[in-house]
Amino acid sequence: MEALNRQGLDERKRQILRAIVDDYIETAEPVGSRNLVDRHALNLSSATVRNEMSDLESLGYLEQPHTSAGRIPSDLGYREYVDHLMRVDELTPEESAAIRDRLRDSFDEVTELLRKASGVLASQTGYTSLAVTPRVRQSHLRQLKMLMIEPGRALVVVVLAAGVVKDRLVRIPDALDADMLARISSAIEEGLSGMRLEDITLVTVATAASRARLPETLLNQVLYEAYVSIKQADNLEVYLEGQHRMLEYPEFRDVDRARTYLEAIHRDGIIAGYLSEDSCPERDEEEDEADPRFAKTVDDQGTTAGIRRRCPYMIRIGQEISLDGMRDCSFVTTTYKVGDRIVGNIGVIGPKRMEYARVVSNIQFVRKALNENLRRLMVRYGKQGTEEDGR
Amino acid sequence: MEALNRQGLDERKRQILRAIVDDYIETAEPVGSRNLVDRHALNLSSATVRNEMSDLESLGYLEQPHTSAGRIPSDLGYREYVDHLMRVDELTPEESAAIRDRLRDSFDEVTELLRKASGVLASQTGYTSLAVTPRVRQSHLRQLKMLMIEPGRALVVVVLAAGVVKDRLVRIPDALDADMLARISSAIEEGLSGMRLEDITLVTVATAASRARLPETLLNQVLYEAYVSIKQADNLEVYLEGQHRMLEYPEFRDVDRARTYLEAIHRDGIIAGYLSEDSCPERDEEEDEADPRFAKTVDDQGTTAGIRRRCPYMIRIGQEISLDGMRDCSFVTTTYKVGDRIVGNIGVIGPKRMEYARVVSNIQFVRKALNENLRRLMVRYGKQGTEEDGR
DNA sequence: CCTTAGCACTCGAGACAAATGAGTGCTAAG
DNA sequence: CTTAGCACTCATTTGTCTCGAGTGCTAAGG
Repeated sequence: MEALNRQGLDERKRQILRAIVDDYIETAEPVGSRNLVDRHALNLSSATVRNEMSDLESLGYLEQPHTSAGRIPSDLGYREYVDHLMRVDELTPEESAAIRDRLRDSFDEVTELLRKASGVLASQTGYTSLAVTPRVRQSHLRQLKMLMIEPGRALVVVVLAAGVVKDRLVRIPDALDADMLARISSAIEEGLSGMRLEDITLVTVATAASRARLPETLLNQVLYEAYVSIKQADNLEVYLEGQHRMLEYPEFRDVDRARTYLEAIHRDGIIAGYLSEDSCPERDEEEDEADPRFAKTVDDQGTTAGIRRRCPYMIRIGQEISLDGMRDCSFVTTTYKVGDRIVGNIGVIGPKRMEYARVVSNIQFVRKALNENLRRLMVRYGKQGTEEDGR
Repeated sequence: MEALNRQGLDERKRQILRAIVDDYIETAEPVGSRNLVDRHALNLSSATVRNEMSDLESLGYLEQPHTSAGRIPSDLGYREYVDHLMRVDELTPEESAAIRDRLRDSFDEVTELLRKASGVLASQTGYTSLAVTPRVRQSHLRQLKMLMIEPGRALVVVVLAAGVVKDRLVRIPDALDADMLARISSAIEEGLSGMRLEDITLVTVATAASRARLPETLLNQVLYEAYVSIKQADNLEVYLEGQHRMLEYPEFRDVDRARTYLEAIHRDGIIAGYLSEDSCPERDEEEDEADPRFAKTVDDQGTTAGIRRRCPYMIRIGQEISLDGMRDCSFVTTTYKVGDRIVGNIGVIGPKRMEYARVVSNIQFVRKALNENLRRLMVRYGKQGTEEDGR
């Protein structure tokens, strides 16, 4: 009983654990043995289930809020559940059609598409969703234009491989006219085009700019602003949707908890940083995308056989999230691709007791739809983007 | 007693009402007669105060949650308080310096400045704050540039009088090259430059574009996108800050109320629309700005004299806000100016029981600092902006 | 006539105890 | 190994009681 057999639980324990997590996700109440046998057609007595539950508890999968209450899943229990037990169904045709519809709309901007994707996820799942703009550090600079707005002010437009565009208003010396500005920007562009963003330094920009053959006094401020604009292209933005939905769930009946959660979510840039630091599965997309559908739903028997599927999403549960104030939450995240090496994250934040299966199926579908749309954007308008981007 | 004398309350009633609102703002507890005389040095017995309170109640300024509880201010009571009773102090030099500091930072963009202003307001007051991007409908188009990003995609940059810049990625026909695009955009710019945004229609754009002398098939999509971009320049954005702070106040201990509030705040565009539809004081800014300080704090005697000061801020209390879910809140809003006729709003949302005086002094100062900064932006870089903008 | 002391009354909040019931662990029999 | 049975635990609910802040009213006093 204390054996903690690493190779996993026997079938009955698995069944019971699944049933418990399912119930708890649904009711948010500690689940007791009697109720469990009633609700699920387990051919067992409550006493037997009690014994099994006791085992599961000493194995670390369950917890008891107090004696004489039912059990609730521990983080480990959820982990087992999402890794091996839950049943992920495909979306119904109606659901997927609805999502496709909402995403298909007008958009020519990655950000617009991301906003929508986030909105879809939030309304589909009923939890908080987020989308992080792509990380472009590894991407190549394709264009850098500077547009005179009025004397002393210019718009710097940074175009990256894969058609990502960022811009920024900057101050420039008053003495600079449109022509000089154009000379500078094309000098910089020529010098830097094709370089990775992360390899561009103030020095490289300065070197490039010097070809413009203009007095340093004029040049310096401009090239500095250009440099900053390039660097800022990699600033991450987060689109949050449906934050207030969390307040509907009983775990947030406590206002303090709700506040902690909201504060955590808004703590500047923390979430973006956290999500981007370990961006889950690297090289399975091809296969994932090739599949007509993500047909890797786990079925009852399948799981027993112990097949280890690589999953295109990542789930972090409770303690696994090392952010203050999010210890009662879970993240389900995945990546999307713009072009070849530019990736970003989308995800759902919910209570630990979230409906993982539904979230996973939705997020996988949104990921797919998003990638499709982004690819379409590329193929139509950015062909040289993907080529140029060193494979 | 039932006389409801329109001309206002006698001095003692005013004093008592002020004391009650002050106390209630501080404690969030219904205030009783005895406590009131204790806390404020009223030279009255509690019985007298009780009588006065009873009067104030029948006049509609106070409410009783239930018999045997103290009184709380009604919406009318708050109204009287903010209009005639509260004492607005100037900020301490330290506070104003701190605000100036936080706003002075780097910025060349209106939006950046607005974000910061909103952040300052939130952290200074402890409530939720918001900033709405300026309404530019009445503003004049100064430039319209189209920048080729890659075949089939372009960036449309719209520059308005007063140096407001908006841009947008659009699709264009693949066949269009950079040169043609430049011709189109300069044709449109020439044709529309100087027009008010609100006067620009698809027809005027088309007429302007036709001067480019390019085949219609190429032209049409581009001019349509140009048109949309121009129209979208007037889309309002809202920057919210400190939403979660509201959850600290006892009126939002109830999660449902908190949720309603959060939902209301995020309901798309509602707040922006609401704020912008009646943008308070129109023509007193000159004077306000001229004053060394907003020295119009209401002092005890002054108010009795019934001077009607025009106030550069607007307060909406409870029921006066016609937005679902905001009935327990108050808005304190004001306008800022970019150039001559471009205005936007900033404001604070708090519980009805908010510290109006502190909020007002902060918001006035932020407004002033914001206007200064924006003016500086204008004067330095956008001189022709204010000239061109028809006075 | 206004103010104030006094008093009876109201009513929510908090404390406490008892009842309820869902759930457990253990044991002994099948 | 399973299961019926039983004693036990403990959070939650319900009811009762008290406490106290607050009110309105009345009658006496300046």
